[in-house]
Amino acid sequence: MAPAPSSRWCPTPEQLMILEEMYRGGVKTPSATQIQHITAHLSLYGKIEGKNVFYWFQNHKARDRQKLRRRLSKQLMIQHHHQQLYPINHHQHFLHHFLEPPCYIPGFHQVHHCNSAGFLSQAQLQNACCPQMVDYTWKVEIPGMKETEKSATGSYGDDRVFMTDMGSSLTCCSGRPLKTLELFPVTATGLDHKKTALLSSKSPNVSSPATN
Amino acid sequence: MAPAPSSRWCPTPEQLMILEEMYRGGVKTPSATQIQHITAHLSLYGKIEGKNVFYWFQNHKARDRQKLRRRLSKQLMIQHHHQQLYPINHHQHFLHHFLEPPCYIPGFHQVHHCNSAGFLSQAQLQNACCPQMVDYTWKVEIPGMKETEKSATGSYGDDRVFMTDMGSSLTCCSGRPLKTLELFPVTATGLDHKKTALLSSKSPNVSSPATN
DNA sequence: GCAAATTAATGATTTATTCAAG
DNA sequence: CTTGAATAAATCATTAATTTGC
Repeated sequence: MAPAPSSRWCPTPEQLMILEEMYRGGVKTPSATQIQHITAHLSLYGKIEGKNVFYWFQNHKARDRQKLRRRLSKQLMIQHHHQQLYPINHHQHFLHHFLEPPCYIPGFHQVHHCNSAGFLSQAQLQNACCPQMVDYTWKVEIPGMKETEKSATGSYGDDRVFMTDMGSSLTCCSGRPLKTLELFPVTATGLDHKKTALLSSKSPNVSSPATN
Repeated sequence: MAPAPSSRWCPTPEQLMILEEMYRGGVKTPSATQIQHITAHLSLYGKIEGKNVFYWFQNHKARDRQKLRRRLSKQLMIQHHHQQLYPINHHQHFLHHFLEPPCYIPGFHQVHHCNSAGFLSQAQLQNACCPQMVDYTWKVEIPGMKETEKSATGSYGDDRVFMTDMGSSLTCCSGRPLKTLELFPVTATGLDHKKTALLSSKSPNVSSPATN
């Protein structure tokens, strides 16, 4: 019997360290090729898949932005408070776009982005640095064409290939030359993740149509 | 010489008709398996890939929601106007979540979601009906492990598999039994799309940090 | 009529948000 | 509470309609 294989990837300290190092080094949105190499490299330290790497960077970048927004928001609050005490004409209105949505309540999924002041967040920090060239590809791959059940055979379905190619200028924000990993032979890895979100907290408004 | 191969999928009338029929029939977020079948079926009427089908449903659903929001927004405006004339106590505050962001200007990409009234959109219409079970899978697949160039060989990189499985209750909003397609043998199809968006309208705020 | 110029649709990509495991 | 995973919203970019001046 399988020892309760964790339903999601759990990065080892080494893996995490390497990922963070790369992130600090300037890799924010690795290309598919880069992801391959990173995955191959990190798999030396524990089980890992391409999607884990992809998601990790995705999330890390997003949460960086979020933290930045939050910080700026706080900062602004202070300054605002300061300004209320010492009213000078407003000079940082552009910063409003960085603000945290004031009345967003995490966990209360029907109300968000609703503030009462009149200005809000959703900044466009994207492409602030490291403009990248992207390249997407899809392919369909059927192993045996006999899947009536969805029983974890692991390699049927529509495959989506992310290929975010960075240009040749990899020395963006940080001046670091951004050392690239060497090529690694990668063998296929497949896994399924199941979600049984039929009766869980999703769709909280089944019975009462007037909930939202 | 190639007849200027369109950089993006252009659905034939038949394909469009079938897709719309399925959508009306209740298919909003087809599973990977369904996408395979749909793709195979539609490829009888013209060139098509799985990603096209996936994107089509994604976009169609999103723009449906959008249209609904817009309609409700208009409606609300009228009612609001009405209420200003005949002030009754507020009963549809929940409808605020459906409102269109009042000061969103299409084409003016730096300002959005910014209204001056105090309430806004971004409704969670998902799972309002047809609660679905999802199932994601990734896999990495390297054909020959010799890709230093990204020259359109079409099947390397990280593959992401979307497998949105509908439960057994397919008779959701519309009472229609939602006839499913038969099984088709599907062979792999791959294609590359290139984007050269390095100097185009992206990153409009490189020089002036105070733009947003 | 017709082709350059605008605008509207919509295919494709990226980012923000939410869910939920640990 | 952190964070991996999943989904939807926003955005970008290209194609089709449509308009306009000739």
